[in-house]
Amino acid sequence: MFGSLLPRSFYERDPRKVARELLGKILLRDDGNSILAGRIVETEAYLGKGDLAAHTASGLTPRNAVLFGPAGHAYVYLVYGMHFCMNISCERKGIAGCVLIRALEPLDGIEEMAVLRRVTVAGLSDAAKLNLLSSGPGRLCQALHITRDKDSTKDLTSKKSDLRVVDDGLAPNRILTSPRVGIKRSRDLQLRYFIAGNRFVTDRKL
DNA sequence: GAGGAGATCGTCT
DNA sequence: GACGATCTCCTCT
Repeated sequence: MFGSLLPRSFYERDPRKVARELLGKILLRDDGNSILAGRIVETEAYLGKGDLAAHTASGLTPRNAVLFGPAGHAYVYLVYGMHFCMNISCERKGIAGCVLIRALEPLDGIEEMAVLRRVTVAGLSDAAKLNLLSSGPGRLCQALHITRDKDSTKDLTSKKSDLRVVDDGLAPNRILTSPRVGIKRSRDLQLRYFIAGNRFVTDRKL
């Protein structure tokens, strides 16, 4: 109903290409009872080689093993002890690389997202409320109920998966790049991608 | 609107 | 034992 499922071959490429082309695609949580969906408007690429900010910079560990496995799998981890971040593994098996999903434009299941996010309505405009739902890696995980225990290592290219990425054919008009947000190492790399002018892109000083 | 502080825990050194 | 790919709340302007 939202479009065609992205195949594994889509992810078996350089994370920079995948990050750019994921913009405009739809991240879907479909557990059979309800559907939560958002359009991807902001991503970051993390490379296998020469990228000190990547979790794989110091090699294979039990935590990051999924990033060395087949492409198209979810890598969910906890940051700052309280927020989850969701990545999708890229490249072929044995080569590390991933794309971090940083922001979504809410499309469907908005009321349930608001409940999951515990967005309080008092004193906020509808536009402001929507913005609080899924603008930011921690926020979108909460809005789509993505957790490490439940979703990490999940295959996003499987029709049976309750977490998938689909393509409805809508391509973004203009894509911009910038340095990535919140990292100290490899800051010089322009690996953040976002849809120009989209109001759900996280608004941070860079 | 901007800026600072605190929350909180898995992972690696 | 230190620290991090963040968010929220509070204060000040």
